[in-house]
Amino acid sequence: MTRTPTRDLILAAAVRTAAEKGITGASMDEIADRAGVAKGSLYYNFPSKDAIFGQVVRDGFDRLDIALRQARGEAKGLSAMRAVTVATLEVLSDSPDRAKIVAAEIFRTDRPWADVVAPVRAGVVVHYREVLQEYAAARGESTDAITDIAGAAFLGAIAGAGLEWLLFHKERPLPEVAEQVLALMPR
Amino acid sequence: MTRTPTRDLILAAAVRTAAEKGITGASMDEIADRAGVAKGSLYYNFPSKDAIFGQVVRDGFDRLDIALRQARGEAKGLSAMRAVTVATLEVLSDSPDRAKIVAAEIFRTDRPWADVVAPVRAGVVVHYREVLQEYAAARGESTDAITDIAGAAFLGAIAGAGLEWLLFHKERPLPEVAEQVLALMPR
DNA sequence: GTCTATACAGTGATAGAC
DNA sequence: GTCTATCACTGTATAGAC
Repeated sequence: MTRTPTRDLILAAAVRTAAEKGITGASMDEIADRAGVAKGSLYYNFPSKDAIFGQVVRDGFDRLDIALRQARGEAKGLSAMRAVTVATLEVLSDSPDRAKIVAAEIFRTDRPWADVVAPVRAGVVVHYREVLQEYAAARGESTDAITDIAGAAFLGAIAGAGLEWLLFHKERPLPEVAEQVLALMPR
Repeated sequence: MTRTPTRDLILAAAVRTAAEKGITGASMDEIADRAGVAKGSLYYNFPSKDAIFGQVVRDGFDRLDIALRQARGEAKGLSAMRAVTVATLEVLSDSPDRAKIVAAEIFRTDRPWADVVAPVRAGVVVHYREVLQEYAAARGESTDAITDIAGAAFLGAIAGAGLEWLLFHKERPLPEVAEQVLALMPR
């Protein structure tokens, strides 16, 4: 029987609530209720609502970044494309609620935490771009034409497939979803 | 000098405001201000805030659906893949604000208008899936393996690239962005 | 058809007891 | 460290004058 720190209870409740109602729609009252603590405890553990969700979004990108680094370290070429796709889908399915929040927030530029999140987001896109470039190079093709936009397209393809999977076709196994994404890729 | 109906002024102001602050963050006060009308006029033209944004989101999918039907009518095979990609990017760049709203709302299942939007969303995904299937068939490959998840991946790829483009690399021409997406596709 | 004024519920945040 | 009680404020929506 491990005791979960209040801070983590709050973050988990915030994720669950915002997945349903969006960040602005998630009230501190409801987060406190779901966490099983009083609202005052929210403000003891975090300075503000923005601080809570800044942490949630940053955690999401951090988890993805760590998973991508590990996947890229273990494979190259086409295997790296597959490894990166699988790793991303695993992060999504580990926490679909968090994924929904990040997906909804990723293109908002006016958030208090936007300045902190933007570089992390850009760093994640670079992983996908570099994997695409390495694969193109391995096939003897030019890498010049592959920009961050292609990286964002790769990430978008995985996210689109992953969320469609988790929300509407949850019975499918993960490898099958990965194949649907990779079927789009050049070979 | 054409007179814009108040209803359209309100919808346009709602789109602009929600693109910055999200739907929940867009207040009726600010929408009225930006539309240049009184708050009471909002409630004369629409029964509620939800009704306004239900209309905004539905309009977004309708525009995309119309553009996709036209694009598919004019081209087949690889040309259809390109036509659909370009058409989607055109819809995005015609109204990036609306695109940001729809992108943020597309995976929310608790909205008042979710029941209306879900089938429209699914209908749009079918277009992408069918184009992928037709292209596979034209190359003599099996279409059985291509499901809605692949369709969602295609849409996700275009949306990811398109939003990266419009938000961070707006100087690039549209055809170049389309090529970045199509470079991911089998050939 | 659009305005002003207002009702009233819900919001993020704070203070102080335990 | 967590609680209860309460604050000032903003939100959606309504009523009625023009």
